[in-house]
Amino acid sequence: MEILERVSPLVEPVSIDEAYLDVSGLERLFGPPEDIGHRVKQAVRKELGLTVSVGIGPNRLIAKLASDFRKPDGLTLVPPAGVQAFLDPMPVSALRGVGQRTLDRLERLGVRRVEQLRRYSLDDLQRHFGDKGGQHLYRQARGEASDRVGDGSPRRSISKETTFEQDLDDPQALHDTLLWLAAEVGWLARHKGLEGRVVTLKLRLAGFETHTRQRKLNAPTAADQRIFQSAWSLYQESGFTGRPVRLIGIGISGWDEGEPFQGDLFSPAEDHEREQRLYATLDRVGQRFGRGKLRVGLPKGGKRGEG
DNA sequence: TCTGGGGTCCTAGGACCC
DNA sequence: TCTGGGGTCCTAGGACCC
Repeated sequence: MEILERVSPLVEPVSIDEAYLDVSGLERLFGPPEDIGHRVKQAVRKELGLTVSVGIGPNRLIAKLASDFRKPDGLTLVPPAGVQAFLDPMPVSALRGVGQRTLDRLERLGVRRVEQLRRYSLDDLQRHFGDKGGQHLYRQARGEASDRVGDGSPRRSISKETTFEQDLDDPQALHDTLLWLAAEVGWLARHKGLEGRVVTLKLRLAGFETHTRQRKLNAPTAADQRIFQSAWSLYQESGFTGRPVRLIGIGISGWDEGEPFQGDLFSPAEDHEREQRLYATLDRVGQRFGRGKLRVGLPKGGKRGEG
């Protein structure tokens, strides 16, 4: 990413090893886009010993597909006038959002290549694939997509899950697992300065049977305890207690962006601030002595926050 | 094939309100 | 008392991506 930033001020990381770059207007500095692509490849190879695939196109979709085109170590340029010719012979599975399920349904319509997809009207596609899905396919078939390279969309959720070696039905073990999952999620959220209103419990039972349960809280939180208590009650009310569990996970989401804290009527903002200070302290201790060394517990019969 | 972990987005039904 | 129609919120599940 550092190497990419030397080339363009507009870099949008997609994952640890992928990013979009806006290279428009950089000709005067570095020459045409191909030259920029080669420059990046050379720098990465020299400094890191890694190969890079580069795709250049008029928008994100075309750039991505171009980078997939010659996978290891390729560089593919698709000029605006060449978009349709590039797209038409492609299998529809190359398009974004087309997985096995959609592929099967397209197959049943006799659609295998983008060129065939393009013969369907927007109406038809929306009837088959839903409002958004249909529109997405319609636009992609024509090479239409956003050309904006932003700084990535903000994170919408934080979650942590674990798969057991063997299916687990010991309630105490599940309880303890949820306890540390809540601590992990809470810590991550606090680390990012996020507080969520929605807690999600994920369960996978035997046979890959997967369920989620979620609950909206009265007030946003990043507190281990509150996350745990929500998750635990979701589990107990899930109707799956007693069933062996393969995977269990906790997620948190639903932050209110930019709005001031809207607390629960019955636990005023001062309590929330006290709790935030408590966890800030715990996190500092945790960072110094190792996370997991110090945890918040519930005294027997006691109230939250005591003990 | 038999399945890890962390995400995003969409759909659909029901509750509730006007 | 029963009714139409529409909007929003909440929840569960699924498809998909890296």
